[in-house]
Amino acid sequence: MDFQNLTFIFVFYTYRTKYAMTETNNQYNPSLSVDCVIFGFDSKQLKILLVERSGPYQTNPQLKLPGSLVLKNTKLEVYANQVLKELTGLNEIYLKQFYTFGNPDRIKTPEDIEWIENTYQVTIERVVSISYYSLVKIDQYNLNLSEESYHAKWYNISDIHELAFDHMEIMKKGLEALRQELIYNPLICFELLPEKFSLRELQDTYESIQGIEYDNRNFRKKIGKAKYIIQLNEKQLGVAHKPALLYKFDKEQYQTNRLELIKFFI
Amino acid sequence: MDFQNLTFIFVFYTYRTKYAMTETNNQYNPSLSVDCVIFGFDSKQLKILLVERSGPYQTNPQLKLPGSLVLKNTKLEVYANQVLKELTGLNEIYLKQFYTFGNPDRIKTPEDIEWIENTYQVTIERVVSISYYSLVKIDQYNLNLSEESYHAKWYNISDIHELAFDHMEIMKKGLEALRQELIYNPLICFELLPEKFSLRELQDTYESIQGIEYDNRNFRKKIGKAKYIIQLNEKQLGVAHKPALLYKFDKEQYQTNRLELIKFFI
DNA sequence: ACAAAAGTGTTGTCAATACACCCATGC
DNA sequence: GCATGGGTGTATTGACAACACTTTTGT
Repeated sequence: MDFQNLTFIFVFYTYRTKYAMTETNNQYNPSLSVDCVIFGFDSKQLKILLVERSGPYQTNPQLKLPGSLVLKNTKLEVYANQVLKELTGLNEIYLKQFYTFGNPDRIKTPEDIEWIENTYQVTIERVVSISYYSLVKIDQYNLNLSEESYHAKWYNISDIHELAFDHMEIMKKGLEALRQELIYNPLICFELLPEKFSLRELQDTYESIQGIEYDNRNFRKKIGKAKYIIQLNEKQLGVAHKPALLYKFDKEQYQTNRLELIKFFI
Repeated sequence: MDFQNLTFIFVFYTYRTKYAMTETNNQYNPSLSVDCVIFGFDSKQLKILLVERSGPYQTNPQLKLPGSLVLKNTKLEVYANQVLKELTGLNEIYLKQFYTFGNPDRIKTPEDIEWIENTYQVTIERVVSISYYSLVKIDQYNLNLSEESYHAKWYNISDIHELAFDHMEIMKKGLEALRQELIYNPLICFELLPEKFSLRELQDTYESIQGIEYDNRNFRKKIGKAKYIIQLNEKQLGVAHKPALLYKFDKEQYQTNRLELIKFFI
């Protein structure tokens, strides 16, 4: 392909859409976006879901957090849920607003600005990102649909060193917020685990979120005290070692014992 | 004064400014506001600083949180600091973003919409409020300047039952966030207290934020362990009872002992 | 039999709680 | 001298951290 030519097409495209925008009553608010740090856990490592930023003029396709400018007159939470629904096919996922990023220069490279303006057909000045994190059970569904349309894929947190826009900063702050919340709210572990899980998986969840290791015996002592973690009469199958007992989470117990738990896992 | 006449003037005024807005390049972003829940402590009760929403057409002057639409190309934190500077005369106040309120219908009454549009000379659709709380020492300055221009006054938290817009909700969430932070970060007490304070004042600060009472002896035992709280060779003066010893806060000690403190005051 | 992970107990230290009386000062 | 809030000690309980070996399964 002829590179001179490609450049020309690109510039033309950019100007066309900018022009179109000023004439129409665009449905996107050019100042507001919602971005989602979607955490998942595959019984080994903490992962996040990223999408590819794509377009005809892109020199470096780059990874970004799933998110979007918000439609006028749509609730932010509802919109964040839509993003999740499209990517994961799931409704009613755990969703928590953790921070809003609004520096005027957070989107500053010409490539970044053009990508947004072309994608949404708006002229932007400052885009404020209201950021949410959410928790999903990786095993519970497949990403086939969204892999086709958005190239959404899970990445190990430790492998991510660069993201488009300021999404690296957003991801880091989201992880911090998750760590903070886990201290108060053990509930969130069960959003990441399958229905039936072993205590080792639960411990791995804690460890991969907090980035530290817990003493195995002390951890189990604590779990033993939590009335909302129920032992089942089932064991792991097909493992090449002593199979672990499986447990489930009892939401009713959890609700009634909520108060005693606040100080629980520090 | 003739009420018919007043109404007419009001309507005219509203339309004029709306028209003006579409023609000019207004400096305010009509989608973004910053609101501040400014906490203060007068050695007895937790208070917040409120301003009067005023205008020529107001039937019920109402109290609101200090805040404003943000100027295009101004950092949110910088803008929140400006609001504080204008009201309190102080720079470098403790400031923390705690939540963003963005429901499309959070500003819905005609009076609310008109007040904003007239005050800032913009047409609004949805206004997202990025909300901060801040902590100031009430004794350390006077509010004379801002009392004149904004009618800013301190109100006891327990006396506030109604605020303009959705500011009651914002205030409640700000108080919750403050309570949460106090658990991790005893530092914030010292943002509310004068340089020299008694242990009773420190305990009152905790109690008025958390809304619960602490056992006086146990509280002092904890303080005794905190190396960053320094006893002075001074006593209260002019009190009609045994005068309390005064203490100060040692910021250097605090920084170095930061890690051991994370679990401190639960 | 071996590899691999599951599962189990004890001890010492320290923090959290509950609880009631004397002390120093101003008036 | 009395009213007011400041200031102190002890005993119990329970949580937390440190630490290493045996058990059960698949291959």
